[in-house]
Amino acid sequence: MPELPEVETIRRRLEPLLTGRRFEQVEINDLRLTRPEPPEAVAHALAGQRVRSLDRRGKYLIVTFEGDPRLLVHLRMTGNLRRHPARQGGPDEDPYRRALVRLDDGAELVYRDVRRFGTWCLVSEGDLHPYLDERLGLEPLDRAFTPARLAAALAGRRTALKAAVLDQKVVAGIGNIYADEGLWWARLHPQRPAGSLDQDELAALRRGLREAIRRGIERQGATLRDYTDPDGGAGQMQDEFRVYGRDGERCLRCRSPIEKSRVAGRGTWFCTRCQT
DNA sequence: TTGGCGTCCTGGAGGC
DNA sequence: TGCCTCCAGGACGCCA
Repeated sequence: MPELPEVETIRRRLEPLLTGRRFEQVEINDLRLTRPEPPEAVAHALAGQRVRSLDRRGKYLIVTFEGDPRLLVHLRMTGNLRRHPARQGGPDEDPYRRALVRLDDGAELVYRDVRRFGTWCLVSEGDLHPYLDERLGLEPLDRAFTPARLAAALAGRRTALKAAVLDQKVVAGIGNIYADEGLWWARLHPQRPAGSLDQDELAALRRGLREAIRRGIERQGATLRDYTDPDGGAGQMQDEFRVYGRDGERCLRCRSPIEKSRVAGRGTWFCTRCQT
């Protein structure tokens, strides 16, 4: 499940490989990928474009070209981007390949997505920031992500804290794994009403989320099933989990049992003692 | 306005 | 062995 650390890892790997390269040919094989735009229209708009930069906002990858529009890629559950050197021919048998970009250096950028939740969206330069700002809150590693801004985003909310943390308008890029990990670092229970945190707890939540995200980026993401980096390598974060997926094991901080429950429709792991 | 739930989507695990 | 059911979860739409 690509969250901020996984998307950032992909961005860092692909940026030097894509910057300055031209999209020679674009094939899109999945009608869902570009909805509501037809795949042919998106492929046509991308063909011939030269990449100026590759950025990230939340879980979106943003491909900026020398011309309009920009390409927003969201990997959702199982989307993945791999770069392959020039092939020597022969058919690609991967049934989950949803799109393919041939670059002007002969390499291929392959988009693979088993569950087909991922999206490719074209946005003009002028519409980019309104589009993203409508959907996303602050970046957790941004300086502007302060306890005061977090307090404002959570004020009056009675929903479970974890549900609020998963809300991309509260903080961008957090998914199920880093929500659980961040709440563990913050020593906060996932079922706490989101608007009930005092100043110290808000500061702890900010620190906890940043800690979880920083560790995720340092370890190049978590590979549970589908995620790999653009070279096909696995992330290491799954070896560092404090709570996610560890039900029945002991908390690494207080030795109490880790429990699993369901919050906001998501599997949720937490320490029964030190998260309050 | 807020929050809960269903939907999309497919592979894998587990039960019978 | 084969079939069926459930689970995983990001974003969005719908409804109360």
